[in-house]
Amino acid sequence: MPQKINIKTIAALSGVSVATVSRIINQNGRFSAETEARVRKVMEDLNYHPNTVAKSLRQDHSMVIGILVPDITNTHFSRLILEIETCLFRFGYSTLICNTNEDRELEKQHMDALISQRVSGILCLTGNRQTAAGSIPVVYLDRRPDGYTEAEDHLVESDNRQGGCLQASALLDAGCSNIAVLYAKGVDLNHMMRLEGCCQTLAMSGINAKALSVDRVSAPLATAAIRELAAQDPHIDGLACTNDLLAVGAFLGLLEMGIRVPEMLKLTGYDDSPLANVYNPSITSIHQDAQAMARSAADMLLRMIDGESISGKHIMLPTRLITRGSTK
Amino acid sequence: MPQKINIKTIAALSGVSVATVSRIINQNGRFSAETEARVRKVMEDLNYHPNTVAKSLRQDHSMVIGILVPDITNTHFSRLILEIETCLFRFGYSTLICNTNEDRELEKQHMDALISQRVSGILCLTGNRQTAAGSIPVVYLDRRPDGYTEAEDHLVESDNRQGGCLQASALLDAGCSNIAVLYAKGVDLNHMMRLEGCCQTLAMSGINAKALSVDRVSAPLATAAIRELAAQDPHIDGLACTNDLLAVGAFLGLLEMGIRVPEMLKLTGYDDSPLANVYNPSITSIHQDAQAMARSAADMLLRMIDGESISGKHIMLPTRLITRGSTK
DNA sequence: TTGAAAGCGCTAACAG
DNA sequence: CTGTTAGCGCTTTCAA
Repeated sequence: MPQKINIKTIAALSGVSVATVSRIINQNGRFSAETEARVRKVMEDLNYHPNTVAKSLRQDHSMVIGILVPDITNTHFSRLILEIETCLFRFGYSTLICNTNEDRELEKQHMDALISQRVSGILCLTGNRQTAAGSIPVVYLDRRPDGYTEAEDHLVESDNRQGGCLQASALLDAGCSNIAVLYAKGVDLNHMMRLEGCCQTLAMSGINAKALSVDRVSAPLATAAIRELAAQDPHIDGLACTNDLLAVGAFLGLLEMGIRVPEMLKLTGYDDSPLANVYNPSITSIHQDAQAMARSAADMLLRMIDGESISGKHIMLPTRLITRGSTK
Repeated sequence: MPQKINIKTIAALSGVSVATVSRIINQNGRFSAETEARVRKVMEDLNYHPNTVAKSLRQDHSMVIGILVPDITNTHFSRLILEIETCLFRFGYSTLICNTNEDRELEKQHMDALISQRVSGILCLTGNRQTAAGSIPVVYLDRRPDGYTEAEDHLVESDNRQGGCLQASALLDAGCSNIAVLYAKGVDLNHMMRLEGCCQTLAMSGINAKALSVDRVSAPLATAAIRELAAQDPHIDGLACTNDLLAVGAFLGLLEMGIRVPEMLKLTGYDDSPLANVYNPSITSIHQDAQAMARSAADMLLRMIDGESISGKHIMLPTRLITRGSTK
């Protein structure tokens, strides 16, 4: 197209100075209504879009926030991100997405890029601390970073231990007494917390749960694990899984072995993912309030950006039991 | 923290001019190895991160691309986005994510924001054309924009019609002769193309398929639809669904009515989503090569940004049948 | 209520 | 091989 159209063009065509145009765009300073109308008309006619990169440079803040996330393909994360993005956009912020694929090196590269772009803040869902952030506000979300301290870090998470308790209670209430817990080992701390919460609650009822682990979050692995378990202990009547995908894998294994759910064994999952609602029977699961988590995190970050001092640096949100067919 | 650290600081501390520092950062121009080493050392020590917003302003291109997407929570989209983001990051581009929630007004706002940020290019997955883009390169992906023309628009899509054919063939090969197709109406064109392809192929075998529609992509709606269908036509022995979630809903309905899959009825889905692989029987589905789609689109966009003239503005990628238990 | 002008951090002529 | 310097488009004092 022909020529650059910028604030100077607008100013010239409206017969005012660039300062006035700037004031009108940002609605600060004073200007007469008629001036404003004239300038707006010109902007409209030329389809003018103020250059935010110049603005960012001048003001030294970019109205962009970066999100570091292991894998956007995971429903739990994408729910969080959807809500964050929606929430921030209302305040004029845009969202830069960075998939780290659980790879620290890649994560470092992304972090460097975010710093170079002078993002206003960073939301980190990876569970890895990245020192380099300098003075950019960081809120950790969903996963506790390594070396976390209450005093230094800003963290929003859901109460995984309590979620585990809920699973235990659900199984107990359904009359189970011979209970196993299937969890993913070495993936992220959240699974361990769920396991812990569940086992603790069971212990309080005098039940010594069998802990059963898989190395990755994978349905086939869960199926295999459950096969083995059933072979060596056929009296299991309750199974808590630290994740819906594991629950699904377990469910298929049980089906295959003729162990009927919920008649012979009660089953619970975790995450309340779409998966849980799509079986017959549907799977009782723990719902994390992704919306509340995302909003709290976005809100906290925004306040940090505004330079407020944050009193509650650590927010831990309760989970909810969604009772479905698998524990009826 | 104390003072701003910028290219001038680095220059001063290394005893060279800003121009030299700039040259070293961008690896153009010439400079001696020892100068480079000295400057790099200083940058390292100060943990310097070049300010890309200044660079963008100066060079008038931002190394950021924007993605407009209806809903990142949808697996099909998040797969696409993961791949796009990964691919673009290798070329130094960052990815701005914009969820439009199928809302044209919101989409317009996002588009305006993207223009203001002077993104280098836009990837649009919403199926809506947004005129305002000005001279920013746009590639449409996955959904054909309204008013699409081969001559003007850049589009990467998968061959939905061919995918529909594949579904039909799978059912025919499995010996079905009384076939219905369940599709979502008024959602996006892709569902209609799948329906069309499927029906055409069936027609060529002399089979007049029953088309069955739901108003939204929803498992419960699919369940309800299938109940009705089975009531009025109990001889159906094959069912193609234009989406895995619909297939899942249908499956549950069939189960409930005692219609066994695949013994009494063969079932196919579309998308090869995680859902398809998690039932017993697992569900035969159509796989769209999200990776290839994303790469083609990213590549095309990059070439447009580089000012190349694109010969193949329209890429249509074939789909693949994934045969599973539901058609055995 | 408005304008003039400095400067945000960087790149890219141009000059040496 | 290196330095000087004019802007990129905008905001924001300071003056009028």
